[in-house]
Amino acid sequence: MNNTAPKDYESLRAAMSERYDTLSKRLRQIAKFAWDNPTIMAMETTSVIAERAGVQPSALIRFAKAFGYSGFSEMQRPFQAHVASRSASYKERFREVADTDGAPDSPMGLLREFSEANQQALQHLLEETESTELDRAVSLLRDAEFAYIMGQRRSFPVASYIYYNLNHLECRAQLLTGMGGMLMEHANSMGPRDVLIAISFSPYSDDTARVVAAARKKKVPVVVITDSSLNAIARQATVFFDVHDAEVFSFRSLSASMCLAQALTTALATSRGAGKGRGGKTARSK
Amino acid sequence: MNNTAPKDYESLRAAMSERYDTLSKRLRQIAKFAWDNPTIMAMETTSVIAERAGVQPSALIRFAKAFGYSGFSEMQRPFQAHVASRSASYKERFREVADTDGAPDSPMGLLREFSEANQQALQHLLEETESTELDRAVSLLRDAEFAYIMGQRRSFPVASYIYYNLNHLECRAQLLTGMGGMLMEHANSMGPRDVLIAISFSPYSDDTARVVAAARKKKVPVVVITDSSLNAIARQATVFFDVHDAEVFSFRSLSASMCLAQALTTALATSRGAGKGRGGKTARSK
DNA sequence: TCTGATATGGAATAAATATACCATCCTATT
DNA sequence: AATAGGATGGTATATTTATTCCATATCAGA
Repeated sequence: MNNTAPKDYESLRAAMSERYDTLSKRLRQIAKFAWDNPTIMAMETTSVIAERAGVQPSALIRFAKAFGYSGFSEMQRPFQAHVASRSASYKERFREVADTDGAPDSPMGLLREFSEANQQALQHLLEETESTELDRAVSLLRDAEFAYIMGQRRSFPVASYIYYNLNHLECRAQLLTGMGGMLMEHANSMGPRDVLIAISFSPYSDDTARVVAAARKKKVPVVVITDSSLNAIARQATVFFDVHDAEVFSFRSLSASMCLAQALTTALATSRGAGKGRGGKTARSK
Repeated sequence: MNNTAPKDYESLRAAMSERYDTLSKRLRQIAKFAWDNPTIMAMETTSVIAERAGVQPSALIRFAKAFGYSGFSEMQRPFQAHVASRSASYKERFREVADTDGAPDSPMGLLREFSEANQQALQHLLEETESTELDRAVSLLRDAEFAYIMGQRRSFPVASYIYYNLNHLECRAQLLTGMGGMLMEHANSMGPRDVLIAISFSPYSDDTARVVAAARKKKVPVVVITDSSLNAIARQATVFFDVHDAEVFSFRSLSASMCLAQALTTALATSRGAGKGRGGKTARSK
């Protein structure tokens, strides 16, 4: 047995999600329960947890060993540490960080600014995103034969991330980069059974606008991720997301956009998985 | 013995405070400890608590009985409930949102998972990043004549984001894409007055490893952003950042990495601004 | 200083909890 | 359909944990 047991809760969570696909039915059931109920995992005994999760106590031991722990008790420690830290007052946590860093202008100070601003942006994203829009976007993507992705300048990292994810989902996808001056030629190969994902933030790229217009002309559905509902691109969208990324000293972040991109692609994965009868939270690895 | 055992944590706390004066020396010692360490009281076993509090395990049982409980375990329950609720209260905001939308498997449910996980990852980033490493990275970047950026696959969005930011800071920067098969030719143009920023996450790209090796050979300082301190690339780094991005069911996010990238480039901007006498929080727009 | 009463430490015991084991049941492959 | 390999449930066992008990220490009052 390798000594690869995750030492802290975050690692354990990562390990659970990474290995989720390869786990057996019962072990998966436990992973799901542990994922949703860290507090119960931290506090209760094997028999209580087993009953709540609808499994045998021995399955919990098997689960712990599958993740490299010597037994259940050892696996329980990360959960306890996590719950304990969650329970610690905000003040305490703030102090931990505040101790080690300096002025607001220092690199560490900036990191804190960004970390906090991005956390807020992520929370806003969650609160302001319409569930129906997400559903519509996912079904558009699922039904599409080919996905085109367009994003320039600051939107390019988001576009390339979506491109990466879709390719790992075995979705046929193409990134419209404009490389070699073939942008519109590429764009014109879109058809009504395809879909275009366009990401555009201020200052809006003319190229992106042109590609979206071309898509509309050819009856290609367009999923738009942008930062304002008023710009020309947003008005042409089939589905559109109004994302407000954090901004610190004129530097705009991409955390919220990236998070949305991640949620969209993962939802597509589960949706397709379910459609294929693979069910549940199954998601392709890597 | 009256059945006056406090049922919830608040009542127990009130009882402890009220009876504090009348308790014996050892029991007082326990009350003090329990007052200060509800988390330990909730999670640990009698022997651990006893050791930490500097008393005998049996004294804990006596303490519990003094407050009307049938034994230690019964007294422990209010502590556990309290810690659990404290831990849950942080998540309460998400539950509010959860009311209005569907199952954990739904697109909205996934967005919530990711938003939450990414917020945690950002907090983690803030707590784990060494201020000195940030400072060193910033000064390397500031002193460099030319910045090369390398990131493949999942790291590519991060690399392109850094590339975008550096260009907007009027830093001479080049993205090593490997396009046209000229990767090593490009890499070999690096010199000791330049700097290489390499981003690499599991599964690690061979190309990135080769570029880093080439940089070391040519005495080029290397700033590495990776997800493990154990891989070959990290070991060759001049400065390295160990970033743990959120991962939900096999889908790794980039929020933390992007945030670090943002902090690095912004810190560079303010640093150069200050150096040029532009002072303070000034940062270039766009 | 003596005496009775209470508090305390530590070992012994009881209870519970975690873990190992094995027979049986799936599931995939031929 | 047969079979092998792994997964699962239930129980037996080992280990840990909570609790009791009692000898000794401490303390207050005479």
